[in-house]
Amino acid sequence: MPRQLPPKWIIKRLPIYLRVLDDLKKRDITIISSYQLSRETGFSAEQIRKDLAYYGAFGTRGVGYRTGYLREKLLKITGLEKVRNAVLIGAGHLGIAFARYIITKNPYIDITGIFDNAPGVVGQTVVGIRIQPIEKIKQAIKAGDVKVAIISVPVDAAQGVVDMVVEHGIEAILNFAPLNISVPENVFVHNVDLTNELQSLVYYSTVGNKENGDFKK
Amino acid sequence: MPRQLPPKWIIKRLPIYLRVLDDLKKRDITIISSYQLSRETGFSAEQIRKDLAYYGAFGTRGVGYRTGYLREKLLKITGLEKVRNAVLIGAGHLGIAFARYIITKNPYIDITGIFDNAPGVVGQTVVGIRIQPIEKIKQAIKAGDVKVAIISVPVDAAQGVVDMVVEHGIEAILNFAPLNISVPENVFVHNVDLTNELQSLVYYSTVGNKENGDFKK
DNA sequence: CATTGTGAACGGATTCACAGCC
DNA sequence: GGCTGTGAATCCGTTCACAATG
Repeated sequence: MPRQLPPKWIIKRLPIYLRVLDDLKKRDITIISSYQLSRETGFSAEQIRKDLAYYGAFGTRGVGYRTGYLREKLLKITGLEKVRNAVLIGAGHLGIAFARYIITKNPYIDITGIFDNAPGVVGQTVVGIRIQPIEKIKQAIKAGDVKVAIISVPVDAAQGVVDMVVEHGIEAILNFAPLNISVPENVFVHNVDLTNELQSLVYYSTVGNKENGDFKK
Repeated sequence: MPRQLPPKWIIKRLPIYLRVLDDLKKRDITIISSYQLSRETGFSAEQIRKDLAYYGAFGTRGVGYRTGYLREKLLKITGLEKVRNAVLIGAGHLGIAFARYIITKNPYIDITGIFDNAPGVVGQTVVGIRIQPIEKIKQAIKAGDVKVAIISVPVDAAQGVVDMVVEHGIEAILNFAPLNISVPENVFVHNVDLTNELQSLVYYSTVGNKENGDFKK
């Protein structure tokens, strides 16, 4: 169990372990060593052991980790034993594609509401979810006990939308709008800036960095 | 000028400085201090100064940074003075949305080819670009002097596609497929794992981390 | 005198090396 | 013997504090 402060970097890796374990489950593999996990994830074996050991001694010395047991532990740690609800605000191309992606590929998170204000968009249906006007968001958050919001509105609208959802009880935000949004202390924001990801790449391709520069390594 | 090894973390921030400078240019602001940049970006002023100073002394003590000059320097450092070409492989919903996003929002990168193998998809047009069969990719890379590829194909196809584009001279890859792809030493891979981003968020919302946990801070 | 540029201190994540255990 | 768990050592990015300077 986490003692005081949760170490940020581990948390970025936990869902990756979880995905590998889901895959191993399908392949009926019941035992895995940190070295094999290393190959699957690209993280070092030592790091994987440190990560897991932080939350408890889940492995067996000389043997490895039982995949089923480890998976259950990770589900509990990440808070994904129960499917979690999320709402998405901004049903542009990017927002809709993301919603579709999550709904079809992610068994742990359910997008229970999609919201937008554009008249042509409201009322349309994406993978079975009807796009609603933004005014409806308050009741959707309450009804679904939603703590997570995905923001994919244009830059100018982002801060306003964030203020609104925070007021209605959202605790964590995935933000696709390329700006530094401000939130209260207790709200967690993670920015995904797709333009930047691509521009950083150009640096590596032109400067021709000859080390292996993968951020994961 | 970079001496030996390029420090990874700076490079993730450079494009953000660039965007702010683009914005300042539109607003006809010609001088900016590290403290103002701090407000715009969310990074600390010291960190911004360190980042910029790594590449040279671009500012004026007691005054600040001339936005036009700094922007030019950053364009040169990031390799974005000239528009760079990129190809996208995998024209599913996510790939198409990303292509559209980059083409409409990003003045520095041009997506010059979109490739897929699905019969129903090939031949369609996205924002003026016709989707071509994957076999055509070799000549597209040569013709456009393309160094950057975006991979948005299903997991099972990803490694094969990566091997192919690397063989044709691609040096940097933005990978949306959720797996640890392997590449030669001199190729840079950056993984964008949208499922993980969302799952990490759930951890913060359920555990209720009360610190400010934004990765940017 | 406001602001940059930077060496030094700090902190936290990763790696090393090995003890502990099946 | 092989693999986990972990304290110690290391590495690296960030913050601090202040000297340099237009």
